[in-house]
Amino acid sequence: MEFINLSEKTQKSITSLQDLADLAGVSRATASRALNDSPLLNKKTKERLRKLAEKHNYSINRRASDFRLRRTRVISVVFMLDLRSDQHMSDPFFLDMLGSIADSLAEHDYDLLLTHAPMRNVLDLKESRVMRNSDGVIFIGQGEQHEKLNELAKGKTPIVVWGYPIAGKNYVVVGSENLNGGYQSTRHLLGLQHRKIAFFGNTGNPENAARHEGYLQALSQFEVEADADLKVDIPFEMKSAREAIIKFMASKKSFDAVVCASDVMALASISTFQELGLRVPQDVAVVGFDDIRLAAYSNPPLTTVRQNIQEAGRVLVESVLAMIKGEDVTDTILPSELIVRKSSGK
Amino acid sequence: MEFINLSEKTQKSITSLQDLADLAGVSRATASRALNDSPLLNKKTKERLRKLAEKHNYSINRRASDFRLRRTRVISVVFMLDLRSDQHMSDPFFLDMLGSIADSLAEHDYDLLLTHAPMRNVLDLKESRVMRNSDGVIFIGQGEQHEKLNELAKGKTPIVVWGYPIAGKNYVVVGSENLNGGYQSTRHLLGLQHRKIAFFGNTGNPENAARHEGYLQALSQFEVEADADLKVDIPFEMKSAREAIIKFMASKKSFDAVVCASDVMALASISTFQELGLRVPQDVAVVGFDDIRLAAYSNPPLTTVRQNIQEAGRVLVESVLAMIKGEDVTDTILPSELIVRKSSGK
DNA sequence: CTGAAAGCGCTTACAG
DNA sequence: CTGAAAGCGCTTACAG
Repeated sequence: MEFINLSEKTQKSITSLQDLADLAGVSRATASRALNDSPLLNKKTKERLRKLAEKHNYSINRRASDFRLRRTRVISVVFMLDLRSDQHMSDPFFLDMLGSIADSLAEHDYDLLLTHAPMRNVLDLKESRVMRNSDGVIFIGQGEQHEKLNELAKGKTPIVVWGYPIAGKNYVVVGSENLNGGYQSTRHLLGLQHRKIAFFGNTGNPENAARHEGYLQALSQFEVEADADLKVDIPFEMKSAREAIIKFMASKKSFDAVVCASDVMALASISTFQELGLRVPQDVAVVGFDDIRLAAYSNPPLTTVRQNIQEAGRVLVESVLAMIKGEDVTDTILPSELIVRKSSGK
Repeated sequence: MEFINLSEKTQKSITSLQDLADLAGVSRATASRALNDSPLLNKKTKERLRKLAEKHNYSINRRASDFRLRRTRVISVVFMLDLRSDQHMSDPFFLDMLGSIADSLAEHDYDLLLTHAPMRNVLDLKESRVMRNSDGVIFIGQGEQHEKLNELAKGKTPIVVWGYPIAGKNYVVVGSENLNGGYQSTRHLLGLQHRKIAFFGNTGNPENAARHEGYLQALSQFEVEADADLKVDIPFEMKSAREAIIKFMASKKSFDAVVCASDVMALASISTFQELGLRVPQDVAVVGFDDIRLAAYSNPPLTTVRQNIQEAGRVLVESVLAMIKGEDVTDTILPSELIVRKSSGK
């Protein structure tokens, strides 16, 4: 013998506006207006429908709504991992940036679509899902693809780029004070009496180029002649960085300090120097760039230029969203700040 | 006088199946079947429509298609950053995991929706966009929310969890050999004649608990009695870890080696020990867990237990996708491997 | 093999 | 203030 629980059978759950409208004895249109808080609607009707929706744990199907309104509520985030500079996404700087962007997007009720692929050519994205299925795109880094970003920016999908405001660009940029950062750290080393200061980094990357420019300005201010042999093309990624550093060391070029284009590079440098028997900072002073969380806990703790990543993520998000709304958006350059720890000496 | 370029005006672009169908003189249904490679359709018609679509740079609107088919082609990834263990998303382990998941999803043409919020209670996700707007969810870590994950798993949205296969769970787990990892690293230290080995980590987290269990097994195998004072509750996050370590050191408890629950924790330990005048490995040997990229470049380089993150991401993705297809999916435990470097001694 | 028609779950201009 | 109707861009059971 079986008991059939009829009440359960008949208690169908509300899965669409139509269900809700039926239950309330109104039209779909009215239900829609109620949940969207339309000013057209009578307060009482509105309240009644909202209570009913809440009671049945119903909320508007966002995808249907977005589809109808021809928007996606999705922002793509693209990491420009170009193969030459070889900066890996596992660089903690990227994760912090991603976390910060994710937080800001969540606040605005947007989704984050993560695209993580080595980009030989960003123009490949032109007709891709990244551009077509998101309302806007945030690029992290320009790599060496400035021209192509310019081309991409001509499309209808707004793009914002974390990087350096290259002359002639027609996309919106958010970035740090790179030149000033390079200047501050170099001046700090000069103030500590270092004169043979190397620059580690690939200046094909516009941000690095600006950091290098700051380095040159500080040198010239102290009337130290820049030595071309001390400008060393070191990739971002640890393993390749290590190889490049060893190769440089083999040249027996004398130097007493290094300005690095990133913290990860600085950590790789310190580790490589120590392995080769050099003490940091006594034999070589090292300064990084980024101030990743780990920087304070390396051995020795890293002197570096702090980028305000929290603020960066917030501004990147607010910039794309403003562009989506059709507002005029200008570049933002965030202040960077020298953080002195032990790797640069006393 | 104005010239109006009529040809430009009339050359309207193809933005929907209807446009394509009109142009080809067939029905929308046929166009749909052609681009979806339906076996129903005549090869010639199919070929003709595909060429036409390609010529006009048209491809099916994925969102409309997904909407119609009531699927999202989105997998959510949720980081279980619970407040107690305080593991920050900037832990490089997480980013590597995320990158690996992103790669695998991309291969399967799925989107990754990133959710990054401290989770007091995963049940809050139950009716949220995370569950409703994705075809499946990957949780990274269980935190201390095993029961709640069990509850969540009852819903219609498939979930897969990176963590430890707790008895009585009814969700699918992918994880590393945690017990064996803890066992290997402890046995390694015991083999180096260490006898006062501390365990750093919060064992409220099931993975840590398993690592700790492996630690206990190794001790007992060497007939070393476990000292409760050497089981130290250290959080994952660097700054709080440092504070907890300093507090532990203040207790003046004697120890000669440490097994840490993560590499970041191990790096924080090394840095704190050195600051307090202890040498690693001479005064204290240190072993980590994860083998993040940085581990090989710390000073000294870190002995650690490697988790196969690439494989982990792949299996996590394949497991959710299989569940979405309705297949039966079982747990996967990936091998972990001790990597000996200098932080543990010779 | 191909098409007409219904419908996924919404929103909004239009009419009343 | 509310509703009937059209339509966002697709897919597929049904009919031919």
